[in-house]
Amino acid sequence: MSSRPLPFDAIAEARRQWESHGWPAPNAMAAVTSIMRAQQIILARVDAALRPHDLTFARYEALVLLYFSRQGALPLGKMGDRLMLHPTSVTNIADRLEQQGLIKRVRHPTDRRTTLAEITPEGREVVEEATRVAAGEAALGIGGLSDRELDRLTKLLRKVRVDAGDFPEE
Amino acid sequence: MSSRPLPFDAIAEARRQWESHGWPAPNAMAAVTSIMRAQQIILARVDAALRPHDLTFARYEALVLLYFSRQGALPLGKMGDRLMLHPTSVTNIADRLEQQGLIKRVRHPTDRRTTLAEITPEGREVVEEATRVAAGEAALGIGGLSDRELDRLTKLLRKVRVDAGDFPEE
DNA sequence: TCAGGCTACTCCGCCGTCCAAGTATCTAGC
DNA sequence: GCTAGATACTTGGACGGCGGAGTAGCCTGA
Repeated sequence: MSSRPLPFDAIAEARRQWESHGWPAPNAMAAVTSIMRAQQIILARVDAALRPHDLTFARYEALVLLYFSRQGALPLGKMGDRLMLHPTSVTNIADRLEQQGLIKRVRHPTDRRTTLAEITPEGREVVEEATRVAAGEAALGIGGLSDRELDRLTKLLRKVRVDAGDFPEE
Repeated sequence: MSSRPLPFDAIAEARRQWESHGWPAPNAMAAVTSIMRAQQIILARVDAALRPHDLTFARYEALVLLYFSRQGALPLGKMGDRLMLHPTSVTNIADRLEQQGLIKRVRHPTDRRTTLAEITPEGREVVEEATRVAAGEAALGIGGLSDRELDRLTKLLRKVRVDAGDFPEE
């Protein structure tokens, strides 16, 4: 990942500087930077755990979505909505997953504009195996937090998502 | 960003499915996914706010670091350590910032291996202006949280960073 | 003094993301 | 039924990030 750990908390230090310069919203700045860094850490860990299965987090997430879906298949557009991905990204991810034989593109029975992504039996196997390893061993990359803390974190971030208009409050 | 908001919380829904399949660590899974979404949301907002200044969050952060540094200059490697960036990314960011005239690459006085990035007067101006807009208006992209909540969030994520070995506990 | 290893940065290639534009298909209104 | 606009996906181009390999310069020890 990176070279050496720092002897101090770089974000706390930046917050101090920020405040002493009289810049606005130091708390928001620290929180934003923390989220960025946490995401980076977690993504790196999860991707590393998934690498033996030839998956990235994005592809794994897509695969899980299909795994959980009623028919094992979803329109690409719907996948994009669920995963909050740009249509282009969905196409890209579907390309790779199809290439790996983990999904199959299928014509929609009535609407010929839309293509369905359908998880293959091999795809199901891979999801189950990857989940055992990635989620089980690494606790999905989020080490030092208790269940209660994880919950608080999720709740706080839920507010951010609601505020961004991801989904309606309640 | 994306097409339409969902009528429900996709992460909560995924958590439910995850649990009902007996998969491990549903709380961790929900927290991880939440962090990913939140990062995506915030990055998009901040980048949008910075776009008029021709900056991305990564470049802005680098510029702020130099702004705050004692000499207004730092070795690229040190910047990577502080910002937790891959050396390649630092090179890339420095390239663009230099191209924009916001920093200048300078030879290190004694060690000819290392190059210093030095913020230019124009760079200082841009940072100040961008900060006023990005941090002031958008509260750096984190809308719906109070100062207390921001603080709790930062503290929780601090644990993640410590656990990842970013810096020593205390 | 000089050989070997370490450090600092850069180049190349891949991945995932976005934007803008293009094509095909559906649907609503006349 | 036909046209205009909406919808669904794909393509091409750009960017930021990472990993790995390469090069240049430093430094230690025999």
